[in-house]
Amino acid sequence: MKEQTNKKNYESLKLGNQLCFPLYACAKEIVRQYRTPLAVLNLTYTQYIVMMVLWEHGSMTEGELGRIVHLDSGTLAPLLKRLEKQGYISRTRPASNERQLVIALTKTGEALKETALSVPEAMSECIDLPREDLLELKRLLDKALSRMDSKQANK
Amino acid sequence: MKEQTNKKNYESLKLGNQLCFPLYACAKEIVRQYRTPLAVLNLTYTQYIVMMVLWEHGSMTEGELGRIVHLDSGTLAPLLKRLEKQGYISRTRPASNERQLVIALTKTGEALKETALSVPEAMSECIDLPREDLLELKRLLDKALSRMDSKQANK
DNA sequence: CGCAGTATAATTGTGCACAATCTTTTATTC
DNA sequence: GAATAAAAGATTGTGCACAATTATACTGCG
Repeated sequence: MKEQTNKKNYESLKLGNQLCFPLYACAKEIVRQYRTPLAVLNLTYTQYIVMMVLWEHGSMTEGELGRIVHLDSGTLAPLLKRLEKQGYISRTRPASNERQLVIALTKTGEALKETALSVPEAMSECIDLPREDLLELKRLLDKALSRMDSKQANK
Repeated sequence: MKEQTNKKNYESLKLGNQLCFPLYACAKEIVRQYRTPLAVLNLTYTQYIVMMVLWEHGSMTEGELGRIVHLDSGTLAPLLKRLEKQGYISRTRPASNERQLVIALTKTGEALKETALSVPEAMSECIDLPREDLLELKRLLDKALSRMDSKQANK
């Protein structure tokens, strides 16, 4: 009675049954594929998404930026310093609140937006799935992400 | 005639229109959520997927392992050394081919499989989506990944 | 046999990711 | 208005990721 059946169910530990693994592997692979088109702009993928946020919304604090791109100060602080060094952004502490760090595009950074148009174009056929699958994939991922965000928010 | 219309279409550079971003953010978030259950086993997420492959398939070379988990020697070499230090795996060069590095589970590593059953259980309700969405998401990601693999293979 | 070429990992260098901690500034409360 | 608390970033430490290079072992061919 005490003895358990030896035939345990290890199915849940098989790689093929994981949802997370293809998610993780796909994300890595696509980020890797961004490298070539982004090399032209001298940006990494993470730097690119930061630039995209600034192109779309203009200047904001590091904290606001971090909330949008899901990165904390430990990642953003050095990354933003590198972008500043490249001349794409400025980092300034407003007199109104010297704790904050306001990130703004420089002229060069703003101008880079033009060149950046080549990136989504080059990447457009990167994921080799029919258009309807791509849309469905995006829908599900956005949904999952927004639920995680709201879970994050009320803790 | 030479002058182009100033109203450029920057839609493709908005974060909300990217497929890659939610993929990237979701993957990070889920890997982050693995931390707590994996802390019990003293494993990182990447170490965990390596262990899963070994639990399922037994020993293999570093190269074979890398092909399965999509990681190269630059990542695996130090990771495997850490797993060896923890006593979960052994790293040996077979006499038949001393270039290769055969990775095998130790008794401790094999036994860890039992404890590891708690991980998928703890994670099961991590992505807050209805079951059918999860299945669809997995299907699409597996599809995308396998196409990338085959593209990789014939180059 | 000798050596050219290939296979297999290890190493190096740069950057991301994040938990934990520390620092400085602002806000609150008595 | 001084003590305390909270906010906003910076720093530190560990580990992953990957391109590029290097080191060593094997393989095949003359």
